Amino acid sequence: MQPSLFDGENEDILNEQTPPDKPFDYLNELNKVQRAAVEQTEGPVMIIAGPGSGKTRVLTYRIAHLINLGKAPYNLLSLTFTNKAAREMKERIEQIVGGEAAQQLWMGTFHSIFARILRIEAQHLGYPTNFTIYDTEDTKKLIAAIVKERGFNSDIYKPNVVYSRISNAKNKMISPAAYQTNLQLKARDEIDGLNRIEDLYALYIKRCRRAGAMDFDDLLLNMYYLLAKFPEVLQKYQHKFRYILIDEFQDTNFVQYAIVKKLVGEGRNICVVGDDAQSIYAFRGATIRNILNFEKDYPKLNIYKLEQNYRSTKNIVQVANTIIKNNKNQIAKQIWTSNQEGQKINLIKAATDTDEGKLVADSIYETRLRHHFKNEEFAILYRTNAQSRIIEEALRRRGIGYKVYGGLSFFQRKEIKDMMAYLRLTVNPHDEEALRRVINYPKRGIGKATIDKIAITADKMDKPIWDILLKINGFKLATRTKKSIISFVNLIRNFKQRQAKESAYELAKYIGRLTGLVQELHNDKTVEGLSRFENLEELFNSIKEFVDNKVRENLEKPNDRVDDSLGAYLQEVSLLTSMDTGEESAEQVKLMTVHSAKGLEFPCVYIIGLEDKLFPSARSMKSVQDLEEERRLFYVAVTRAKEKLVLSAAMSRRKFGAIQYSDISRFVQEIDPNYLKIVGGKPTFSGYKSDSYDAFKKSENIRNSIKNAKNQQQKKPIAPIKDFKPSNPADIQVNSVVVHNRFGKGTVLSIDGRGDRRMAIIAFEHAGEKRILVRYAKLMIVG
DNA sequence: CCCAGCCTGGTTTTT
DNA sequence: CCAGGCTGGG
Repeated sequence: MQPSLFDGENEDILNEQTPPDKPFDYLNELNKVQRAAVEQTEGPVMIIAGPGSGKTRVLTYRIAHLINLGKAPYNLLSLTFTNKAAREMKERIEQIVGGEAAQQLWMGTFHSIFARILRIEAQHLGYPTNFTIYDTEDTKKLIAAIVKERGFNSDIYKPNVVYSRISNAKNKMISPAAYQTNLQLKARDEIDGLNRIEDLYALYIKRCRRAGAMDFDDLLLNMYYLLAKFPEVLQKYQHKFRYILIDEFQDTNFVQYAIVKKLVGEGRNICVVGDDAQSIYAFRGATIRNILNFEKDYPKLNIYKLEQNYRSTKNIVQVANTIIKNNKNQIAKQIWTSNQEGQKINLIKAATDTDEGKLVADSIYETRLRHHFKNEEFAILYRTNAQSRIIEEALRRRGIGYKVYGGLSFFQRKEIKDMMAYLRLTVNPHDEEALRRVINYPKRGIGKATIDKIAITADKMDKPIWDILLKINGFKLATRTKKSIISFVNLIRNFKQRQAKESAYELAKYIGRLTGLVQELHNDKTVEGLSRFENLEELFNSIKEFVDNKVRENLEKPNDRVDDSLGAYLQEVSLLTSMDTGEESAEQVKLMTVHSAKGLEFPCVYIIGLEDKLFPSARSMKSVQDLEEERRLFYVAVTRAKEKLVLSAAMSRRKFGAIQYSDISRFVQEIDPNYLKIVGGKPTFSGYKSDSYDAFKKSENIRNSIKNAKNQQQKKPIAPIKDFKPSNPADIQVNSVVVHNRFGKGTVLSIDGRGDRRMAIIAFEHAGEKRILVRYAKLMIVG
């Protein structure tokens, strides 16, 4: 697959034998259509690329081709949707054209490339160069704060709802003023009793500006404004980006396409690659209309259709085709392959979710032995992140190594966000979400009442909170509080002064020490505290790595000024997702959502939780459009598989503590049974009880009795211990842990939950009798 | 102002 | 079931 000329131990010898001026003959690696798409470098090009059709190859070779034709790499702009896709493409291009040229390419996600440009051009828009990027959490907190300050009903104006309406408006480039006159939106808000969204929208924008902050949508919207309102800037970037490439074009939304149209300009050298059948991001504003409009906007469009699939077996390709053909709204096409027929699609129907986990783990174990696969050749895909836990347990029990991608990202952890807030504040003291987060953490006697008072003043004077803090002496507050505020302000100022002379790493270490954050976590000897401390160290390591990289780049390219400031670090890091952190794993089964599996491929794919209401999700089952998007999602999942595909469903599943019974997914039922082979479990649920189902029932009974007893006699030891066994062997490990609370010292039999507080089932003696107790507890490591 | 404990409301998918 | 918000005692 890959150009493996320089593979293996004989690298040096090969290098000597291969003259450096004889490039890798990439054109011969392509089929006819692919090659035509690569060679058509001028004018508008659209490539409709089915799954596994060599899309990435075409994109990378096209870039390599442009460079070989003498185009300067820094004149090429290549936009993707994930950092991972960008990184991988860069690596592959590097192999063909060399590192130096690859480094100069403008290649990245829409958000990161635009953030980079906006950082350079910030002053045009009245933003500071070091603007903050608000993540979703910051955004929602800000909205909640505004709703509260303005005395809106927080039961109606929920942050989630308000945010999604604002975000939708932004993605369609509807300003607050336009929002007010948009009858359709107004009508919808009216029905939901949210008729003042437009006010919140305007306020929200104002507050972001005041804080020198942009949210994810602003990175796109402001990029558009920059190009639309400043002709000289537009010209600069039109001139710079002579050739533009866009991957996953079906995922672009209205603003993104508007920006691209501006950038393309008269040169018209634009190439988009996409597949309407793989459009799975409508919920964040993506529209396949962009694909349809593209033809209208660029009449002399060259269209290439890549329909041959090189990835999967015939069976998998056929099943994929039969699934997607149920969608009415699509551009007709059929993918085909000359690959081998392969084995049938396996279908696991399990009784419960725990059974499902067990059967999947068993199947992986067996497949691995029988067909000599390695762990990393397996992927388990699911609809929601929450599904990973049960599977994890099953894999652990089977002794199969795994890695979970996605979910809560490193940078979303509390301790990391706290530290980051100090860093953000140092770079941009107007960043109010950061300020609110740490002004009283670690505790320094600036309570909620004080902050609220200052926030109201700030709002009245229409000034950033920071500016109020600077002049705190003029305000009516307790002397002690004022003192605390002044020392806080001085702390941040001190950091800011050091910014010029210290590297991001040195400064971050210094900040961690001086704020007492490191000490605070170091003092916390609980299990969670320890891992928080380790996470913080990992953050420092990542900053060090960033700085070291930049220093190296600086040495390589002494003429370019490489930005290794804290601000640059923050910008880079705030656009990372959970998919981007952590090492690539060997020997580990990969667990991720279907969404994050897009663009990837694996020899063996397990798609789990194929039940109505889960996949398709209950929310999507109401409208045809949503259901079709879910079906595309299933299509994407199925086409990740190269050799083996296993579908699985559980007839009953624990959800919010209760059991939910489901039918097997309508999507699975759409598959011709001739392609399916039912394995493991029993096809029907009635009358069938599995081991794990029994265990589950038993533990549920125990839990119920505990709950009842707890209600009757709160805070008293209850339920005799003699019959109780932890249902999960993994929990036994926590026996090395004791709990301290007001009842004394006990042994933890089982713990549940994550984060700060955990539910613990504790055994201890009371009045000479063994008892168990269910409590939230802090866990301490003994010895 | 702080903290522990209780209560309630929200759970698709992601840059 | 869980995290964050709220409350009431210190």
